Amino acid sequence: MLLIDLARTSAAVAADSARLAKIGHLAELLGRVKPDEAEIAIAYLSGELPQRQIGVGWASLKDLPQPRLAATATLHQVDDLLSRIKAQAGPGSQSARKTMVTELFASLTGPEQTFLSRLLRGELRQGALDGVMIEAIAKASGVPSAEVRRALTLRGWLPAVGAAALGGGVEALRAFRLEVGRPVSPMLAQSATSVTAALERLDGPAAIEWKIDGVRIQVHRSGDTVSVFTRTLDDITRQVPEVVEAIGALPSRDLVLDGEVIALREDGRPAPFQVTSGRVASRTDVDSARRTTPLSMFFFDALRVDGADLLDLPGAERQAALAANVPAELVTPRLVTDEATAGETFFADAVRSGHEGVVVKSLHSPYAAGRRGAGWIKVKPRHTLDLVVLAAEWGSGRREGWLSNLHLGARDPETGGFVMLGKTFKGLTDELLTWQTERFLALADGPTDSWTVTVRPELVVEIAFDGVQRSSRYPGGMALRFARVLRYRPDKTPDQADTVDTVRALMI
DNA sequence: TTCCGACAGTGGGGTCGCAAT
DNA sequence: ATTGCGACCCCACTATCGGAA
Repeated sequence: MLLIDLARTSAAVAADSARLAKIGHLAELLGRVKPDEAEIAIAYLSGELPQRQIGVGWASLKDLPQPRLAATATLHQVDDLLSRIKAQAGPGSQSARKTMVTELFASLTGPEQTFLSRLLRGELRQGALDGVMIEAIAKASGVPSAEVRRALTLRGWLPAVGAAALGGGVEALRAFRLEVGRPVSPMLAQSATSVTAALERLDGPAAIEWKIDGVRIQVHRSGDTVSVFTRTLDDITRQVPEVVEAIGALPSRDLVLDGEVIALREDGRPAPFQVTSGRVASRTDVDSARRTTPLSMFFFDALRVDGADLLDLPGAERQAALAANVPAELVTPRLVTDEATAGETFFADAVRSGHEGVVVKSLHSPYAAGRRGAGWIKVKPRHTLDLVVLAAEWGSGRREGWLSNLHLGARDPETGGFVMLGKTFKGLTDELLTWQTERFLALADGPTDSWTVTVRPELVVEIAFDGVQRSSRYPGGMALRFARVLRYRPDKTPDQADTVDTVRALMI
């Protein structure tokens, strides 16, 4: 199969807004792909690469060569070249990559260049990724989509699952099992504004657990071999020796656990997320990193214990297996209750202890990996500030033509000016985008370039956020975490906006 | 007919390691 | 020595489609 076939299908998928039509286009292509090309086709058309990443990003794709007129590149040719690009290493590798990318693109037509460039930048923008591809695979192979999802949960890599479905149907999919040492797709959580609201949704007693502000880990143990994976199934075993040792010391020699790893301060309170993140990312001198910033771990689920797969069991039973096989100090603190007041108290305690909040979990739901099922619901406290819009950036994609991304400032009583604390594009409806674009253009004042419009600091906007972090990027030395717009405050003037001192007091 | 679950898109701040400058 | 880049860690929110109710 040729790359142009995929490029054409992708363009057709993008052109139709109806999901069923997208599924139709994708299924049609999957119907004519050869078995040995299926993984590549599924990966590309769901926005992924068989190589996962190849060290090429937007900067390497800035100026592409002239396109050719004849489309001849096959999927295998492109895939081989991407593998060779990925394999470059050491001094000179970056320019070697760039040369190879240029050569590759010089052999492609315009539509192929557009498709591959978007794919490599991780911006396919065809309105179809894994979720739609699952349905397309189901349609093309005549298999229920639930079977595809189940296999994806266990295998964690859709191209492999899709190729199996196309080649061997339901039987091939049912052959996928939880394999110790190979990560499964992690279960994710929805969110609610309060424990009370979360409990109402679950109806009946539920487990409420601390939400630890660290890095998600999935730990596999088979005999003496321990492997640790992140939420995106990256292998970080070498970076977290504490986890390897702790798991290696347990009596059970066959385990798959789900949990969180975090750096705690000496007083036992959590270090800022930045500290944990930096520690987990450290690869070159793990020993010294470990001495200065030791990691602790909290497990909250057991997917396999001593030969028994637990994914399909109710939450309460998996929890019992966890408690029976992992010492209490390694288990996330939890409370089982159906009383809202008890739950809210537990939540308040978690937050007072420095944690992110809680996750409310159904006692009945299976480990529904990869789907944001209603089984887990996270609850976090929300801070708000009234800040001033300093500038706005033009949006892209469906936000093209709208001023989208806001620069936010807090009032500085010392100077009478404003100190930028970060940006946000979240929480804006199309109506609000239209309104603010018009308003900002009327307020435009100061340096303006092709993507930023500076405005007179006159608009006050109420911003929700999760916390204040240390920042080397912004002049105040702090930045908001997960900032989003709640509403504009036309009733407020900039001199009534919150001050940098208020923000500083919130920094941990 | 209305409601709501699932998905994709649109970007946010931070860190590390490496190659280039 | 510093900077730019890629890859990841954490993520919230709205619009939309289409099946469920």
